Amino acid sequence: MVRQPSVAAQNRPPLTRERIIEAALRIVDGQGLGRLTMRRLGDALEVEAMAIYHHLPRGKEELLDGLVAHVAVHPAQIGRTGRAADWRAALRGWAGDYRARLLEHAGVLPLVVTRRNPAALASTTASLREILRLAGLPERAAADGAHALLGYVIGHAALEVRGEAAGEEAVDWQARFTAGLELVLTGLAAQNPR
Amino acid sequence: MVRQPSVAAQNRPPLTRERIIEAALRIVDGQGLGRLTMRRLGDALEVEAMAIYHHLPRGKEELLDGLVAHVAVHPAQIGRTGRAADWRAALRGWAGDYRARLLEHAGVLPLVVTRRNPAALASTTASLREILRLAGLPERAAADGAHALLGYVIGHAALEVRGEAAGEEAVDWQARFTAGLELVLTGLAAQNPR
DNA sequence: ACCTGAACACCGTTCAAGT
DNA sequence: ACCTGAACACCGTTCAAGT
Repeated sequence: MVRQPSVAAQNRPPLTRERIIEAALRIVDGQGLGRLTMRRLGDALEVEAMAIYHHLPRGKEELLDGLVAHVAVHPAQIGRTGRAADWRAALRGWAGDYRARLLEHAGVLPLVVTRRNPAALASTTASLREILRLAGLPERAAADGAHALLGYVIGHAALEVRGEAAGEEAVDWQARFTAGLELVLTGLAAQNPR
Repeated sequence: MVRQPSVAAQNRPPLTRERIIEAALRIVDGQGLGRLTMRRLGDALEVEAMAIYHHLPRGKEELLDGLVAHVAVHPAQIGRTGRAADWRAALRGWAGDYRARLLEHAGVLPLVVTRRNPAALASTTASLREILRLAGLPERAAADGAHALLGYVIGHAALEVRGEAAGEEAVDWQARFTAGLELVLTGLAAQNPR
């Protein structure tokens, strides 16, 4: 497959950090994380692999960090209703969206779980904590609860992707996810003084 | 570093599947998953990398499956007390052990989350379901609850490894883990007819 | 500034060969 | 049966060179 460098270079959009990360996500979603290589990514962008390093100086590490940020940064909408009393509805909405996002990009789940990109989940966690605080939970309980929620959603998504069902027949994962979420919400409500 | 093949071959223990996986786990725990290569693993076992394939015909895939099984297979002790009423204590004990195991071998967490080795978590999930069933929960609630527990523990362990704390000062992860677990247990108790 | 081409030090895996 | 050595088709990344 031969490309004419000078001519083709005019016809394609300029290489940007964003275009690179989107193309990488497309490869991961379609072929799996194991097939994401700098050379293949270059092919997808109609560019030599080495051109990528000009936009992501830290190379593949920075690329993977970008994928995690693109998928895992998704704060809960605090003021969607404006009423703190709707905290359960807000959390249900966020959890459903977050789960869908993780399942849609299941290939990056192992990266979300790894140490990379420590700041990626921070904004999400902070938004959950704030919702619980506004709902009336003490500071400490709100912080603990935010992690319980995020941990549950990520962990359950991981089990879903694996199709881990311990010899059960057909499993309604959506219903199972919701049932587990309600367990956590029930526990949180029991801590709520209001 | 030169070895005398015939002599050294006599002095070292025979290569077995188990010895290979234990050596691999040592590398992952000490240096990280990224540094686990067949060649380095061979070095650690004082053997050429290619010798490993004789014991693990599916190669590195089989090696990683073995690591997951070694870490993630840890069923809850159902009959530790013999009394179903102690279901909460049994689950607390299991969760604490499982968390410790995952944190001890944090390098394999991304593998646990990946699709590999679908049977690895089955026995663990089944034991949790059985405890909840014996505690008096309906079949469906027991199955959902087992996944909620496993999902929470795995997800929270992943957050702990990342040290994900959204700009908080010092975090007592052990206490936070326990607090989140109690949320789930409270939710489960609310479903219990007894 | 942005991209290329060649090169380097690694990978996992095969395969024929040794004992 | 168990292990080795050489070889193959890949990797990520560097670096000097082009435009």
